[in-house]
Formats: sequence, structure tokens, C-alpha cells
Amino acid sequence: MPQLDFRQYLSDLLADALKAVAPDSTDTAFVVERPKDARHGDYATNLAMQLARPLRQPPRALAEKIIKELPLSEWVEKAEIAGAGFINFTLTHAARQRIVRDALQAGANFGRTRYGKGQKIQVEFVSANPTGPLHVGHGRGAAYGASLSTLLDFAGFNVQREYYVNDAGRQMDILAVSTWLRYLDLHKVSIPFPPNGYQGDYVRDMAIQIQALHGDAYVRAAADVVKNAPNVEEDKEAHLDALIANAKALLGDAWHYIHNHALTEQLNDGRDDLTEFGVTFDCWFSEKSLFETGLVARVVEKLETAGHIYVQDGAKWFRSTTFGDEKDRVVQRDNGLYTYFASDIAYHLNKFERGFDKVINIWGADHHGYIARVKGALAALGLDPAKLDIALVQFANLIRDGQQVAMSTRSGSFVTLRDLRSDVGNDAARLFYVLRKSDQHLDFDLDLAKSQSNDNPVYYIQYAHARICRVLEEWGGCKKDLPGAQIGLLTSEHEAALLRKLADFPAAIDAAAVDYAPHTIAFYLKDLAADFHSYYNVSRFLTDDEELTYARLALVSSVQQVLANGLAILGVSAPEKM
RNA sequence: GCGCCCGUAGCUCAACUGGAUAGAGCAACGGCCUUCUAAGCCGUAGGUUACAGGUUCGAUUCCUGUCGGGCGUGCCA
Repeated sequence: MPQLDFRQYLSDLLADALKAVAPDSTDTAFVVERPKDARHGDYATNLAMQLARPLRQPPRALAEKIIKELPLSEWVEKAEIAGAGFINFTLTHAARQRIVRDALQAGANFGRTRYGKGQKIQVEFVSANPTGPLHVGHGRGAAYGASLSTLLDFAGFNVQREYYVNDAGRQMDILAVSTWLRYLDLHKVSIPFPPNGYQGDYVRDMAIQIQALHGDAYVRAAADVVKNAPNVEEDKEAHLDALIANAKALLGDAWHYIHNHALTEQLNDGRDDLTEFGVTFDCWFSEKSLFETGLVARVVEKLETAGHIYVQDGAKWFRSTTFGDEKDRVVQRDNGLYTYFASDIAYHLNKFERGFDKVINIWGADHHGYIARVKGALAALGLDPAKLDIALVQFANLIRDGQQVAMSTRSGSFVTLRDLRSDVGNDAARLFYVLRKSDQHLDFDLDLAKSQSNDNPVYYIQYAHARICRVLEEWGGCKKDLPGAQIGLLTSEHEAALLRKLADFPAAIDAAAVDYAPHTIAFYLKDLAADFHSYYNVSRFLTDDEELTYARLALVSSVQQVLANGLAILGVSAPEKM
């Protein structure tokens, strides 16, 4: 038997009543919602008030007519008019019984919905350049993307998780040449290390590896390495580009070996890091492959054929202003090299050709200026830009001892994701990252994440789960008997609040999925845990009354299941003991 | 300058996408462990939702303007 969504059920009843009361206004928008005040019943609707204007009748009179049209239902105890014209519904004991039975029988699947209808959806996230360790900024994108993906899966989508690997382009060349320069340094070939090269110790580590594997095979004379290179002081970028060009010429095939070695090392390192963080991908998509298959060149030709490209100052420009962008953008530079934007267009074309119903890109908020041009390019290719959603993730500030931790990529003083994970633990990191709306700044309080108190939401939620596990263990009975418990015996305020909260879980999933907002699940779990802790403090579950004990255990067992399911979506463990 | 995001209790944040008396936690104060885990609970106090207009039965939510903050505005990736 499928889970019953009472909100949807009531909406359907009301829609039928609407047909009878106002045949000409059946498209009237209305909501069925949880009243803030429990005295207003289990659900309430604003239908009568929404109907007041088109029908020019008082809301309360309309409410009365609507109620008369509602059929008798085994789930609805009563429907009454309140306030300006709300209709408040109170559910029957049978309905409460149904909630608990659904939760217990569905188990790990309780809360799964059909909202996504099995549509294919792709979530692309992290996609950091494999030029060094992931830092705490990538961590937020990773946590958000992973939670969102699981959430969408739970909401009935067929989800594919993808990482776009920027393995082409200048940044990778810089990493490779940085590695080689460190290698030369090991062989006493000393060349001043460029200030805009990659400075981290991991680069020296790779140089040592290469030395161990291949000895001095890649040593070249210092004079040749810096030959004809412009002065660093005058133009450090040109200086670096000259070093790269010299390296390619001097090393030949060995350049590709070093390049590939560095890429593979960094990619594996990032993958291991993410896997430990509970973040995995179905597909690692190579940017380089877009060039190798000729798709980048073809997509530019395609735009050219369609008349969206013009040449100016020797470069090819995409006329993105036609599609609402602020200015036109270069896709191919005067030196013949394609820009990052060109491969990005090709990548998105490729995504669309893979037949997704929806494609989601998770980007750092500093990329928001790229939205217009990418969507513009899709439109220019005759594709539907509305199929692409871009979720922006703001940067996370780390707070220690009440002070912001200073970070800068330039100086190499950024905090790595690994450091963060070993400092506060994976669970705290995963939850703290998704505790805020993703497009808002996040202050990540390191001390709070480690604290063992009720202001730490990680422990607060996990503790509720662990407490229930201990009670069930203490009880020692058979959980299979619980779905049959007499839920009608549960009539206290605390019990009513928990039952309402449990019934809301599927709706909370849908709401979070619509908005791409896993943080609302975190808030839901905090609320559920709070309701449970209150209940725990005023009620014993293991009583002398066997029926009552079964009923209470059935309820808290349902709570345990929902906590576990919700935490799983967020990638946080649900411990049985703490 | 232009574009996007944001402004809610002293602090960090909610508010079911326009609903009923704007809610939590922290910080402050006062209570609750002989009982299934006190990493918990209960209570007190804290507000002109930045400001000024507008839209309507009804606005923290939508529109306009002002003030304040963040980000973006490369033939970089």
C-alpha cells in the first residue's frame, strides 16, 4: 500500500467541491497547509478566500458551501470555518494510525515521492580544476551537490551526478610546468620559481615521485628552460607562458607524461577526498575529450552558420547580446585558441544531446555573470535554456574563536577540505555546509561544529536518533508488531505534534526538491528532533500498560526511521549509540 | 556607472512561496537527573521585519524609490 499524502488527498477533495460550488472558477489557486497554531486543526485551506473576489461573495459563506460539498471520509474527522474564511480540517484516529503504519512499513523508503516522475536529471558539481587539493569552498559545493542529488533521487528523479574535469587549458599546463621546475630543483638545476606557479608542497611531492620513477631522465639545462622568456618583473604571465612553451619543446613526449602524471595524481587525490566525504559521481567528464572529438570546433561552426558569430580584432565573437547578455563574448582568440567559454558551450551541447530532461549546474556565486552567456549560447543552438538550471553557491567563511579565518588562494594559505574534515568530522562538515540556503553566505563556526551541546544541530539530531535506538533495545520486543499498535491511544499535545511532523515528511521532500533546497530538510530534522526531545522528557515509553507501550514505541520508532532517512539525504550518519 | 543577491530579537538563522498572534537556537536570568542517554527538557525576557510609499480581504513575502552590505562586470580558468 502506497504512502498516503493527506495534504494531496484534501486538495483533491477540495478540487471536486470547487467544481460543484464554482463551475466557472475551477482554476482558482489555493493551498492546503499546516496551520501554525495547532488549535486550527491538522490542515487548513484558503480556498474560500481565494474564491471571494471572482464570485463576489463573502469568504465565510463560500466556505460553508464548500464544506457541504465535501464527502464523508474515513480520514477527516471534521471541517470547520474559522477566521476570515479558512476551512480547518481535523483528521481521524484512523488517519494517524495510517501515518505510523506507512512510516514503519515503508522503512528506508518512507518519504520517497513521485514528484520527479522518473525524469532524467543531471547534477554537475564541484568540477574544480585538478591543480591542487580541494579547499573549503569546494567543500560546500560538494556537500550541497551531493545532498541535492540524493534529495532529487528521493523525490522521484533519475539522477546522474557528474564532475566536469578541466583537464585542458592553461591551468593544467601551469601545474605541469610547476611540477617539472620542482623536479629540476631536485636535480640542482635551479631556476627561480615563478610567483604565479603552483606553490604548494603537493607539487614537490609529485616531483619526488617522478624522480623516484625516472631518475634524471627529464633533466634539461637551466639556460634552455628560461631561453627567450620575458622578464618576470615586467610580465609574469608572459614569462610563465614562455616557460611552458620551452618545456613542451625540450621534453617532447615526456611533457605529456608529466602533464598526465600531475593530472592523474590530483584527480585521484580529489576523488579520494570526496569519497571519504561521502560524495561520489557517476561520471567524470573530460574537457579535453571535447577538443579531441572536435565538438568545440563544430559548435563554433554551428553558431557561425546560424549567424551568431562575427570577427573583430582577429577574434571570433559570439553575439550573446542578442540573447540578453551585457556584451558579446569571444569564443576563439586571435591566436586561434578557443576560450573556456567555447568548450563550455560544447559541453552543454553534449549534455543536452545526452537526453536529460533537466540539467543542473552548481557554480560558485562568483560565476553568476556566466549564466546569461551560457543560456544565450543554448538558445542560439536552438536548444531550450529553461532546461538548464544554475544553482549558485556562496563562499563559506570559517570562524574560529569568533574570528574569521583568513584565507587566500594566492598565498596558498587556504584551508583544505581535508583539514576541515579531520578537524570537525565528516558529519558536522556535511550538515553545517547545508544549514544555510546555498546562495547565501555561510559562516562556518568551527568551534560550534565540534561542541557537544544542544546548539550543535548535528549532535542534537543524532542524539534523538540514538536515544530512540536505546529505548527500543531496552524494550527488546519485536519491531514487526509495532505497525499494528493502537495509535488512537496517543492523544497528548506532544504526540499530536510528532504525528503531524511525521506526516509532513513527504511534503517536506517535495518542497525541498522544488527549490533545490536541502537546507530545508536540515530544518525539518531539527524540528522533528526538538519535538521528540520534548516528548521524551515528559513521557516514559516503556510503561506497565502493554497497549500504550506499543503505541508509543510505534510512534518513536517512526520518528527514528524519518530521522535516519532525512540524515541519509544529507549524508550524515545516524548513530545507534552516542 | 551598470547588472545580480541580500537586509527579520544583541548574535546566527526560520517563517510551508500572499495567510490566522513573525518563530527557534545562542548569549542573560530562573527551574528539572534514585526513573528508557541531562550531547536533553521547562520557564522568563527580547520586534515599527533597514526606511518611505504602492498593490488587496490580508505583505517579512509582490511592485517603485531611498539607505546600507556582498558579488560580478577579461581575447583568465
